[in-house]
Amino acid sequence: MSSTSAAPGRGEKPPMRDALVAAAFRLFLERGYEQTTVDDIVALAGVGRRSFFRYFPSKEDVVFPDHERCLADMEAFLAASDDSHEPVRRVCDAARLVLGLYAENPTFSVQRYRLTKRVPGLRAYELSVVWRYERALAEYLRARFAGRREGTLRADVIAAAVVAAHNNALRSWLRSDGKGDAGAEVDRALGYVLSTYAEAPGPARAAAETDGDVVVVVSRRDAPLWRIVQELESLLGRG
Amino acid sequence: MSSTSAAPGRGEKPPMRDALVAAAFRLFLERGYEQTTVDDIVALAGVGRRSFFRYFPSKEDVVFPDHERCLADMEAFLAASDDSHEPVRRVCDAARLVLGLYAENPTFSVQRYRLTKRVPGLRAYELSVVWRYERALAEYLRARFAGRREGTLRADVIAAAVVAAHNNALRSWLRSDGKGDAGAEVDRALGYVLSTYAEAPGPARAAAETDGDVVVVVSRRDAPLWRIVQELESLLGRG
DNA sequence: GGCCCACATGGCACTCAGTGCACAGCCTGG
DNA sequence: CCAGGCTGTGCACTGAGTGCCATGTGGGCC
Repeated sequence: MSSTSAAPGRGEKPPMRDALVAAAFRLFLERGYEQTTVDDIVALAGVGRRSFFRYFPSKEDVVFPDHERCLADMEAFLAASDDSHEPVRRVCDAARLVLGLYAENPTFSVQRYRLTKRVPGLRAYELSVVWRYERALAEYLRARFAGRREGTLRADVIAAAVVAAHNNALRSWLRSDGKGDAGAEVDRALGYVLSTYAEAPGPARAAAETDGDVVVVVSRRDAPLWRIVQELESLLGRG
Repeated sequence: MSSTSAAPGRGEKPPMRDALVAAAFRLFLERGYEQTTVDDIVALAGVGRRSFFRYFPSKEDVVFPDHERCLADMEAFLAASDDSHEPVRRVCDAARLVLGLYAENPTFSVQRYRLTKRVPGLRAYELSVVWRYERALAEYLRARFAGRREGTLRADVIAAAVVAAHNNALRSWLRSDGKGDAGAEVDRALGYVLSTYAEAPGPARAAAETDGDVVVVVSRRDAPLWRIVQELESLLGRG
C-alpha cells in the first residue's frame, strides 16, 4: 500500500473511486473490456480487489460511474415541477439533463460510446440505464395525464419518443467525436417531438416535417389563439 | 431444424430443449430465478450440465426461448415489404407478430411476465431483446425514409413509439392474467401511434385524443382527399 | 495517555455462470 | 467394416460477485 501508483493527482486525494475509473478505462481502451479482469484493474489502481466491489456493484458499473447521480437529479427535477409546466416540455428539459452529463466531459463520453458500441454486455447495461430514465419520464407524464383518456398510453409513447429523439441526437454527436454542438442537435431532435406532442405554446421550436402537401385547420370560434398556433407549428414545422 | 414440436405431444419426444425450459420454469416458479442454479435445472431435467449451455447461451436465455425465432420472423416480414406498404402501418403489423408470440401461450407468458417483473437481471435481458426488435423496426423505417429531411430521427422516434405502445398494451394484458383480448388492446394502442404518424389511409382506426378544443386544417387546393381525411382522422381521432 | 468505536480497506474462501476440450455414443453413407 | 458428422457428457478452468473476518486509522471520551 501507499504505493501512490497511477495517481497523477497534484497533491489531492483522488478518492479511490476515481482512481478505479481511471485505471479501468485505461485498460479497457488498451486491451478491451472483456480482456480486462477486475484483478487487472485493482492491480493497476493499487487497491484491493474487494474495494472495487465496494464502489461498483458490478464490473459494468465502472463504465457508467455517474448515471446513478444523474438519475437522481432527473427525478428531483421532475418532482420539483408544478402544473404550470407544460408536461411534454418538462420531460424534454429533463432529458437535457442527461445530455449535460455527456457534454460536460466529451472525450470520456466518446470513449465510452465506442466501448459500449462494441461490447454487447455494456450495450445491455446501458439499455437498463436508459430504461430507468424513460420510466422516470413516463411516470411523471402518467401523473400529469392522470384521468385523461388513454393517459398512460400517451405518457408511455411520449416518454419513449423523447428518449429516442434524445438518443438519436446524442449518438450523432458522439459519432462526430464530440465535435459538433450537442445542445443544438438535441434541441432540434426534441423540437421534433415537441412539435408533435406539446400542448402549450413555448419558444418557437417547431420542427415537424412538411413532406405532405396538406395541412388541415378546423377551429372552434372560441379556441385560444395559442392552440391554433401550436397546431400550425406542429403541422407545418419550420420547413 | 425440424423442430416440429410446439405441442406437448403425448408420447412425443420433447427434444431436451423443451424439457430444459419446463424444468427451469418449474424451479423458477417454485423457488425463484436467482435461487435456482443451472445445476438444479439440469438435475431436474436429467441431462448433463454442459448440454444446457449447448441449447442456451446463458441462463437468462431459457426464459425467452423463442424470441430469437420471432426476431428472425420480424426481419423476414420487413424484408418482404415493398413500397406499396405504408411504412408506419407496416411496422405496426410487424409489432403484432410479437404479440402473437405472447398470445399463443398466455399462461406461459403471464408466468414469465411475473418473473421478469421481479428479477432485475431478467428485466435487463428483456430490454436487450426489445431493443433488437426496435432496431429492426427503426432500420426498416430509416430505409423507407431515406433522403427525407430528418428521416432517421423520424424513423427512430416512430419505432420507439410503436414499441412503447405495443408494450403498453401487452403489459396491460399480461397484468390481467391474459384474460382480456390482447389483439384488441394492441390494436387500440397501435392505432394511437398510427393516428399520429401514418401517412396513408387505411382501415379507419384513428384513435387520437381530442382533449384539445381546436383542430387546424389548411389545405392546398390540389391536395389528395386521402391526405385531408388522414389529417382529420389524426387530429380528431374517433373521440 | 489509554481506550473504544466507527469506518474504510484488504485478504480469503466460496458459489456459480460460462467456456474449452476431449471423449463416448450414434447414425449415415461408402 | 470403417469414416465422419452430430449430440450429449464429464472435467477442469476462468472470472464475477459475496460473506466473513482481520486489519489499520482516526477521532472522540474518560
